[in-house]
Amino acid sequence: MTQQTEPARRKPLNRDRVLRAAVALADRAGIEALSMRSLAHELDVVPMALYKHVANKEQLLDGMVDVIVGEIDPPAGDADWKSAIRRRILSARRALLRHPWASRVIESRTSPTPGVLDYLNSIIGMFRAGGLSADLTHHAMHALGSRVWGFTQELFPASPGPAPADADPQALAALLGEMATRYPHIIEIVLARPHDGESVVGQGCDDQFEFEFALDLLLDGFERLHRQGWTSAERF
Amino acid sequence: MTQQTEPARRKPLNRDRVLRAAVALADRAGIEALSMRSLAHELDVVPMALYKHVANKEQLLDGMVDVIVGEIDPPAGDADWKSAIRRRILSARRALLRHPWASRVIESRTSPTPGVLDYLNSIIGMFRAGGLSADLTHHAMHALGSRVWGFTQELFPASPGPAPADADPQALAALLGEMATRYPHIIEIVLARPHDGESVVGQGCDDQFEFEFALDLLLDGFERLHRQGWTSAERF
DNA sequence: ACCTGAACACCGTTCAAGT
DNA sequence: ACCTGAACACCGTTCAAGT
Repeated sequence: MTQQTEPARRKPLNRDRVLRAAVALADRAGIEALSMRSLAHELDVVPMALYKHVANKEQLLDGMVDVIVGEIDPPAGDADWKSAIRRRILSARRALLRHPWASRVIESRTSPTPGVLDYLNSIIGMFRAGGLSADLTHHAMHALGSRVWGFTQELFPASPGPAPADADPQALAALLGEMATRYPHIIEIVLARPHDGESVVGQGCDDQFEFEFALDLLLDGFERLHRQGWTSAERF
Repeated sequence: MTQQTEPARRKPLNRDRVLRAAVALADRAGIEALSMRSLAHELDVVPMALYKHVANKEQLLDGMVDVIVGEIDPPAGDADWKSAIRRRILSARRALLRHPWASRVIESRTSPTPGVLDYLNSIIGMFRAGGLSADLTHHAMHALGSRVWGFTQELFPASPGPAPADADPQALAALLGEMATRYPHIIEIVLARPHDGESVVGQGCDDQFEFEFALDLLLDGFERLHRQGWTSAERF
């Protein structure tokens, strides 16, 4: 406890400060700008100093995931399991959206951290508390996949066109015309957005709507199977 | 046509040969072993020679994705849209499973290649031919997400334990005991596999079953909404 | 005993020198 | 005009030398 004999050059580094700085750096400069060297520079230490607190870069990324998972709200006291799980997953989604790099880092992890296991254990417990069998819950978790984290792989990351920032409206219209002849079905459904039908190009989809659409479709499906007393012994 | 004046030191390099060699190298040595340098070494050329055929490494990876997408079977002549789409997606899954690195590379692409657009256009066309509205098809494609490629992000990549290759059975049992007290719900559903209930640790799940479970749940959901005349103007 | 600068073994890509 | 070796600006991590 009386350890202030050390000359206080810098704030003493610890694992938590390293992880928080890494999250902040990734938030600000992007995950591709996060390197052991750039993080060390950020913390005003020599790169090797980081290796006192994380074994290697993989463990640094693991720790960053746990920081984000810690931001997910605990379960609220909903009456039914479906809305409780729905609410929790949407909370995870908000946490993920605050850190645009997080979904890609979660995808890249090869073994789960304690924080990840705690979250998954808790979600599974919510299904079981709702009365779903361990069997059905097992398959439900697989079906949700990365959706338990509040994200899914987007097919069209930003825009369907090859040159999204191209400012020339005439070239853009020509491009759309080419696309329409070669990929008529894609163009049709991209434009099939009744709510904001004014713009020529669909300027991206309502990601939140799409996420909830698929989530509700799955949750409703689980509920239906549960009511039917489904087991994996028989295919439905 | 009379161009054999060139002394034939090596087979002439072209884009197709570069892409095929890259796919073969990734299949054999893993995607992390694929670098512009290692690929050049494989083809007995100097690294810079590759830049004649691909602009950079990103474009190389794009080309590799197109090679794999080209392996997906064309649509079979199924009577109903649901089984036609199901069959096609399961064909995509087989192509992906032949190249374990492919799903991660597809995830990492930032803009779609022509081959990718052709495939997506074709799947969308199958929904439309089945009578689904452009609106519902739009949301269906989002809900499928990366599942149109035949893969989904697995929550437990290999095994739930931190030391999968640990041979000591006593230590493994102790680890399982620790896990069971800390993550009781996870352990319960991991063990809830009626078909191969003999093994103590569930030795991984039946990925094919899980994939088809979720795929069918989604396709059945789309069919139900279609029959109800659902539109995104109203929430279901 | 502890800390850390230099070094190692890589990357993708640029560029100028050589033929 | 074409090809390519060396170089540049990075990585994550090791390791031995210095205090």
